[in-house]
Amino acid sequence: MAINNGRAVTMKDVAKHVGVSQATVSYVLNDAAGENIPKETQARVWAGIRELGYRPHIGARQMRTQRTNLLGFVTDVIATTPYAGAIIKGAQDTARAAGKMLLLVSTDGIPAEDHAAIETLLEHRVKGIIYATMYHRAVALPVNLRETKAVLLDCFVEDRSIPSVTPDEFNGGYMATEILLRKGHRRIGFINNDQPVPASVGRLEGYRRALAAHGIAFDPALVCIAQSSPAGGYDCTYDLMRLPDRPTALFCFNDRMAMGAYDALRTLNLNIPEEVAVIGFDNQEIIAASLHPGLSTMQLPHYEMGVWSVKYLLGEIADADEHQGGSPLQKVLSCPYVERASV
Amino acid sequence: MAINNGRAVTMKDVAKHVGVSQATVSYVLNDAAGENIPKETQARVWAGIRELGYRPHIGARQMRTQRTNLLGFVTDVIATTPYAGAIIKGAQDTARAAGKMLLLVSTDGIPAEDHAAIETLLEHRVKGIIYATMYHRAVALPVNLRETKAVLLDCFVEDRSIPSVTPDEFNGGYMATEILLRKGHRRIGFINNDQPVPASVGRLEGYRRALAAHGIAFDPALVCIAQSSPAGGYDCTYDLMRLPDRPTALFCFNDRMAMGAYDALRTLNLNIPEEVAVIGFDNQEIIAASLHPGLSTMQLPHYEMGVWSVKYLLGEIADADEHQGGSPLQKVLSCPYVERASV
DNA sequence: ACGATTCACTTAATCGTATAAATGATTCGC
DNA sequence: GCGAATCATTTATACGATTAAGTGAATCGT
Repeated sequence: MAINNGRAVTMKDVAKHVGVSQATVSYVLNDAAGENIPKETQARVWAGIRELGYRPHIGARQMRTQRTNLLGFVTDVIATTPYAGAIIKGAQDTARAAGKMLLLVSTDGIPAEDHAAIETLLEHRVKGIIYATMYHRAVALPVNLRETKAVLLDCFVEDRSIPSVTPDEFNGGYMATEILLRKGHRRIGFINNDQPVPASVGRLEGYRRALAAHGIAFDPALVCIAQSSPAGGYDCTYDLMRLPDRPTALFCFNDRMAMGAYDALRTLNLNIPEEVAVIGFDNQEIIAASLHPGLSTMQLPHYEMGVWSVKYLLGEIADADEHQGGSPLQKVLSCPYVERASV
Repeated sequence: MAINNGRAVTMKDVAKHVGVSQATVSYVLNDAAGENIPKETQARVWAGIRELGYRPHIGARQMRTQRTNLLGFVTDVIATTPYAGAIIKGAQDTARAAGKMLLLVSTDGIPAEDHAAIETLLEHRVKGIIYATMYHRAVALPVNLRETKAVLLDCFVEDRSIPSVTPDEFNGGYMATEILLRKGHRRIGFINNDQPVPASVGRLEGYRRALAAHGIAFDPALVCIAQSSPAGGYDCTYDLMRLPDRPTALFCFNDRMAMGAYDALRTLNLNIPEEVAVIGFDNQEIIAASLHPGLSTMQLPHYEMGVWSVKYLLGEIADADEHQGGSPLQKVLSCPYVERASV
């Protein structure tokens, strides 16, 4: 900031320089509704502001007005996944559009760190806190999170006592399966994650319901579960393809498993999508767009969850719409289909 | 925060509750060196603090002390790359260890947004600003960045008038080549990016010098340049492998190109690493660890750059060490080798 | 022409904290 | 036993802004 012999320029400096009171400067700066400052005085003040290089002191303003433009963002998400970026971007863009700033803390998911991080944010008197996790799951709530407006992102508490925003796993699974069904596939393999997380449970349920809706019996032999990695996808694909009546399409829990599926199919000399269609989940650009042929996949609404969570904290979400009796809003965002060339 | 009929609890509330003056509470809280408050009074005050659920108001403190614990982090990096995470994590961890907080803004690299973002940070009286880009390059400096302590991360200004921290591209290229040379390879292909960025220029130079150091003549035919993508890597590999005296090892500009190289080598039925060794650059986990065999690669020091930049802003870097006459410190961090199975 | 408005400001209080200076009560030195 | 030093604490101010309330001069209505 512009410096006046060592100190930052304040309103008082501007006032003295222009020859008005400090209050007048404030009124001009805030375009004082109610007060009427003649254009000429306004111009003089603005000139002074420019000449001295005055810049408002947001901290002082916040102290006086007792409101803050800070939002806290706590996450265990940052390091490990490429998803973090989209979430933060969504939150950041939305915050900035509303003149708010994001105060970021990452905690590696250690409860003591969570608590300390939230404590720090509370000491900063943030307007609200977004608590984000790196994959969709239930969390144990840091107790002090209740002391301010909070929203859980990509996670939830079992008792639903705090609002949350998460991906619609069920619908994602349903849609993915439906897309394959619409292409005429009747035997669709589902390569699922072996962890009992909302994503695997929800997507499986979506898969079953979609089959049912098309009058196809659920065949447990077509569901393979493995570690959520390229290796797991490889193994499952290999197994499924050796079935007497092998599937003509694969729905993979995520793009990493789909990556393994690609490997296996190539080894087995099966063409994608002619002989076997593949659909993934997550839309991890770096994988999905790099594979040959491009992987069609369901996209997780990371950016949208970031947007939604900030809007919620800023009170821009009309609670009434979706509020289901009593407990706070548990918003679910759908996973759009990203078409490439694999189905 | 704990609320006292609508307002947050202040020191004054605690003071009244305990029956001392507000100053005493402050002295106890700050463990007043110099002032001697008897243990018993201290205990009473602490009890009051706990009972009322008092929490310091950092904004007020900062206003009084004229110092802030906020660091600004401006970046165009967030959305598009998975690197952002590591950088932010490094910065965040270091900041938190020093009791500082990160104020995050992303700008999509639009100059007007950059300027506005920095302006906002200055209004928050941040201690300093980190300006990060998503890939190593020269930037046009937002003018207002000069008004506070600033450090450029993964970028620099041509005139070197602002301190910066960037990866050591030259050394990375040198080391990668050296590793292949040490394994006995004499004909090493270099698949380079077609953009004239510091990474491609620096790594090529490292490649040449390493060859020279081992007495091997530089053969332009072994350098293929293409778009930095799996497709580019595929094409280059295909071409290089049809050379009369084909290379026995490939140094790829990055892991995405290496991904394409894997594809091409598989198509050509050439085994990695037996028939052709491959070394990448960037250590993009999601690619490098997923390929078969695992891709050996040079890691970009994203986390370390995040750490370094915060330490620098906090004045924890001994300038003298590396300062080369006159211009601000331009720190270069080396790219360690991550060994997997491809060389 | 004179009280009431309106205009164009200024004065002063306040937000929550840190800290220098002041203060009244003990204790100390001799 | 008396001034000085120490102890334990309080009083008061400042940080940089917002904003309610006050003020003197000009303008208005009748």
